[in-house]
Amino acid sequence: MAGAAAHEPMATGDGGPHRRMLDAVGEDIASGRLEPGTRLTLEELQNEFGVSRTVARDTMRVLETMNLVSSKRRVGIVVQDPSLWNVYDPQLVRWRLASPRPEDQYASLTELRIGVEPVAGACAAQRATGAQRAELAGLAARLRAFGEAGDLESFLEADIAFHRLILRSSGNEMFAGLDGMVAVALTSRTRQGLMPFHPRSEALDAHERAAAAIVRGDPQGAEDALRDVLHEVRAALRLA
Amino acid sequence: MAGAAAHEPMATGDGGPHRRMLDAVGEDIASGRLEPGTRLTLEELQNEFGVSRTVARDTMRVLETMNLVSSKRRVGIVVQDPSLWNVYDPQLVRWRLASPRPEDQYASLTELRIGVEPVAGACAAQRATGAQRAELAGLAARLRAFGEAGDLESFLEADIAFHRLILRSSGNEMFAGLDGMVAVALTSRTRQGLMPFHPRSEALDAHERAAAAIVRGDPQGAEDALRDVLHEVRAALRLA
DNA sequence: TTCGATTCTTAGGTAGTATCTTTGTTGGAA
DNA sequence: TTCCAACAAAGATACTACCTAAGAATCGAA
Repeated sequence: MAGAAAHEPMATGDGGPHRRMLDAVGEDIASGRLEPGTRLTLEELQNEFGVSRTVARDTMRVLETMNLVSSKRRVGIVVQDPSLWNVYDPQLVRWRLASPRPEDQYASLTELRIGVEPVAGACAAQRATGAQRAELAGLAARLRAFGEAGDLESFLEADIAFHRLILRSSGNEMFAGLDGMVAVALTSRTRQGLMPFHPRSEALDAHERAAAAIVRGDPQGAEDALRDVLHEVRAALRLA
Repeated sequence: MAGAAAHEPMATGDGGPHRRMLDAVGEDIASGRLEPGTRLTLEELQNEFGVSRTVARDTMRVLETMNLVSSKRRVGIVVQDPSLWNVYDPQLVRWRLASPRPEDQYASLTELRIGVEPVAGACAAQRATGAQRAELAGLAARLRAFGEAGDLESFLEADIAFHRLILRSSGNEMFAGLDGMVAVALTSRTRQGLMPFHPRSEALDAHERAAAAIVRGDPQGAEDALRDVLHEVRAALRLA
């Protein structure tokens, strides 16, 4: 890092100095530019970012709760091994997707979806409210419309809403807690052109079957249909 | 001023005042004793816990990164709605399991395992190292031995090691990141007597089939066997 | 009644200092 | 030479005091 000059002198415009520093250090660690074992000191940090000791300290405290660093007396602040990171922190996911190798994060996220979404769908089939079921059916229809029209942007938006709604309707807050990550996964897939569009009609069919199964309260049907949806995704991933 | 009546007067013995305060407030929020929308102020907190403003501040900053609270100027620190919480933070999981209703957390965690572990097993069948495969086979054997001998404590220990190893061998850091939570789920199941012991022989068989499938590199076999393992768990959960 | 300016509360941020713990070093004894 | 103890230094932890800025509430004028 190129010293104090590298980071603008704070200008509380974009979320405050705190946020700026957090993102800078977080990205450096997440991307591997700061290797595990690297030692930082508060003093370096406050000089480099031109912030006070207090700010430096509680920025590090935040990174410490994500297990990105561990801070011990006398030794300083040391960057932790990636295996210890709290990889479900949405902020860390964002940093990793902003790194030079977002593919790893994207692949992990997709495998996670393969596991989680079918089960979440089965739960949703049993627990979703009437309103949620109705909305889901509507989203499936919109997906087909946008997909066949080749309107990528709107398709993405509806796709995110569709998957997010399933997770939230599952009545399991740990599934629901993944919705933000699924959104970034879908977004990055489209943005990076990993999506082989038009969407294949098999994918549209599978989405519709999933929605129908949830609407009629059929857990097994929902699970199977969502497994099909995700297998499409997995297949697309393999090609890339 | 040395601490209000509610919380002991600090005694820097058990991990520092910081940790003590964090756990106290964290548990209060996680358990619902502090309802969403409740407003706290730094001044209250520093009085109640007998700490300085600095400590109160960066404790709150930690809770803020977990999305348990949001802090705004002039208004204070408000407890967030549970739907916003970062439910994958191990610390939050611990707080929730320490609350008066750990069942909810336990149920969510089990559903998550049902989704994740079979897929993780399939990945492990493709990616595990030789050493990992060997260790897994050994663990399956020990599981049977301890299970048939009725040695609950050793069984639990081996069971945790078994599931943890699968997650870590999957080569997916998001699966691996769940290992701590799986450990607490298994532990709390045994500790709370939710486990109908002796373990059923179907469960032991399924563990062995899973290990064998991973050893011989059979993803589908591993996935199916682990699904059986988890269905046992789900069934046991239903009874409770 | 509504809209805008004022005020006031409370978090955000800075500065400086004291304390405590770990670690590396040095010196003396076996 | 080796080993242990005392000591020095580094650096995180914690506290105090003070200033800034941003929302919310209130009050006044149109």
